Order: sequence, then C-alpha cells, then structure tokens
Amino acid sequence: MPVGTQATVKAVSPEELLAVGARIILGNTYHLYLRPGVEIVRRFGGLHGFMHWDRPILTDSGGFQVFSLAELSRISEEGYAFQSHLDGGARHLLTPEAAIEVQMGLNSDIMMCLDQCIAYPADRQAASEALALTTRWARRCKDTWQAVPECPNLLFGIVQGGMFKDLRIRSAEEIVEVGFPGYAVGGLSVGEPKELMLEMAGHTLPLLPTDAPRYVMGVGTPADLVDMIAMGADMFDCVMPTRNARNGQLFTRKGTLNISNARYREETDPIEPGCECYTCRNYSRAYLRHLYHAKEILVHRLTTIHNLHFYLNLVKQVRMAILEGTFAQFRRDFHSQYEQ
RNA sequence: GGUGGGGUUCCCGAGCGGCCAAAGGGAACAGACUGUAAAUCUGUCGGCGAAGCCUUCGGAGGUUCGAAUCCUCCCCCCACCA
Repeated sequence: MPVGTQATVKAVSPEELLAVGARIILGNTYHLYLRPGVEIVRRFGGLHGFMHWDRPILTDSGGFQVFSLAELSRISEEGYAFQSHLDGGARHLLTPEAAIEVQMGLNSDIMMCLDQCIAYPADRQAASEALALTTRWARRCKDTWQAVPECPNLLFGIVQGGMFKDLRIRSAEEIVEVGFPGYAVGGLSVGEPKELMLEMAGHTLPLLPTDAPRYVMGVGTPADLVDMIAMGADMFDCVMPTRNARNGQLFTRKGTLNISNARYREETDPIEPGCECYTCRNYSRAYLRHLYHAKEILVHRLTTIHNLHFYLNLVKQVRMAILEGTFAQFRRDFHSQYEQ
C-alpha cells in the first residue's frame, strides 16, 4: 500500500497511482481528523470522493502518531490526549471509539484499531502494559464497529508485544480471540536491528489465522517484503518508496542508487534499463539528476512513479511466483541480485 | 577631478591585533530515511596521513613577540558631488 497520509500519495495523482499498479492505498486518521476534519470529508461521501480514488483505502488509526509524536501526547485508559502538531494549542482526545467513528466518517474500506505502538528499546513492563491496553482498546473498537448494523467498513486488529516473544504470543491470542476480519503485526520497524525485526515478524505471523489477511505495518525495504511474504505476510505499507523517491534514492533490481550523485551527470540510461514505468520509458538519469539539483518539482513525481512501480511490480511478480509455485526460487534469485 | 565606502577561502557574506584555516548561508560531494510534523536530516567542504605543520583574507613593503585585522604606496570596484 502506497502511503497517502494526508489524502494524497505525495507527488502523484490517482491516475498515476493506477498506472503504477496500486490496488489500495493508506490514509491516516490522525492527520485527516486534524485537517481538514472528518465533517468535510464526510460531505464527499468519504475519502474516495474527496481525493478522487475509487479503489480501496485502508486508514491507520492514529496509534502510530501516539508513538511518533509522543512528546505532544499523553496516554491513558480512556484514550490518547494530544496537542495538535499543527496549531499546538487545542487539546484533543482520541479514544478507541472516536478512532473508529472518524474512520467510518472517512469511509475507509479497512479501518484499523487504535493501538499503542512502543519505541525500541522498551522494557518488558512497558511492552506488557502497551499490549494489554491495545487489547482493551481493540474490544472497544470492535464494539463501536459492531454497533453499526451491516457496517461496510472492515476492521483489523493489531498485535503488539514489543520484542518479547511470549508477549507477542499473548497479544496474538487476545486479539484473535476478540476476532477481526484481518490482523496486523504492529510495533515493528521502530528502530530495532533488521535481524530482530525479521525474527519478530517470523515469530508473530504464524500466530495469526491463515484465512484472514495478515498485514505487517510500516514495513519495509524490498528485501523485507520478499522475506516477510515468505513468512506469510499478505499486506504492507511503507513510506520508503515515496519518501526516499523525494530524497533521490531510487530502487532497482540490483539495489538502490542516489540520483543526485555526480556519476549520473551524463548518463543517458533510464533509472533501470528495461523498467516499464513511465519515468524509465521517457527520461534519463542525467535529466533526473538535473531536475533534482535544480530542485524542480517534476523530479518528485517522476522518482515517486518509478519507486512505486518498482515496489508494486515486485509484489506482483511475487504473487505470480506463488501462484506458479516458484516463489522459493524467485526469492533466491531476488536476493542474489539485490544488494542492501 | 573631489569625497566617502569597499576588495575575505568556488559564490554571497561576518570578522577588524593573538581565542582565525577564518562565523553564517549557498553551491559542490557523500550518507541516512521502514503504520510520513520529511521536496527532510546528517557529515565533508585550502594542502599534507593524525597530534601538528605548511600556504591563504586585492598587490608590494612596513610596524609588532604576533597582522585578514594597524601604517605607507600601488591596482581595481561602488556611491555621491563636480
């Protein structure tokens, strides 16, 4: 899922998202609640009408902002009290119920439970408390969701538990017991070593039902995706392809390249020869490097198109390999080419 | 012709006797980025392997223990007045 926090995947239009193969994108409850506010979006029938995107949208609950904007927030049983990072002044309270109501107002196809994501490293006590709170909030989220008869929006639960395997087991058991149409592994890619992230994902994913989608939140690099798919992950979201594109880092089968580097000054080749994205079909590395250095706005669009195409094409190929029963070989080939 | 201001490391620009290889921007070069407060952030940026040494602040002399900073002459630039 390309990340479109503020009702836009930065730098690209919905038409370009379609062209690049996006099937679903992610929006953010916290940001859209603050601006423009749910009521505005509701008048358009939800995010789809507001942002002109007809395909599915998953909304994050705001749980991650509790974590990343922690200095502006205070957490309690009731919910998450925070100061707006926009105007600082007004205080807001995001409860599990409010998180669901806002997401219903946004009319997202997949809503996420409000959870508490904790920083790395966290001690066992903190991880245990966050896990417990996440479970209690999950029940409240589900109650709010079920109070709406035939609610068209799905709701996914989120597993926490820090980097403690037994806590992950407990969290998974509790969240599965509450019961959701899909499950997410939260609390990863928060600063832990890559090996640990993979280990925790590999430990947690098998704890979740195989007949429901399994979503690893906030991950990851191309290699992370391939490896976690091998562990059973079905869905991901990550800012990496879009943010890194804007910062000049482009993905190829052989690894990344930084388009601002002097070595590309005169290169007539596209970012990745053979790539079928709009950018690679029409523009050279030298031109993109020039746009980047000249700080021309077009470069963000062109690099974002390429990176999203790369990511989405990668998972498309993985999907085909799985259907053909050749994924293990695909994965080996991928790793033999791709340098981290 | 007169008066005043000024020439600083690739560019702009601070410094105005020692704490200055010289603030701060920019450019350049490299790196980072994993549920987006990100078109952001970090590092390097005279030479020599480091402690340290060497060359540098328009040019040439001079004063001083010590000068980008003070003095003399010269060369440029800008403003105003004739």
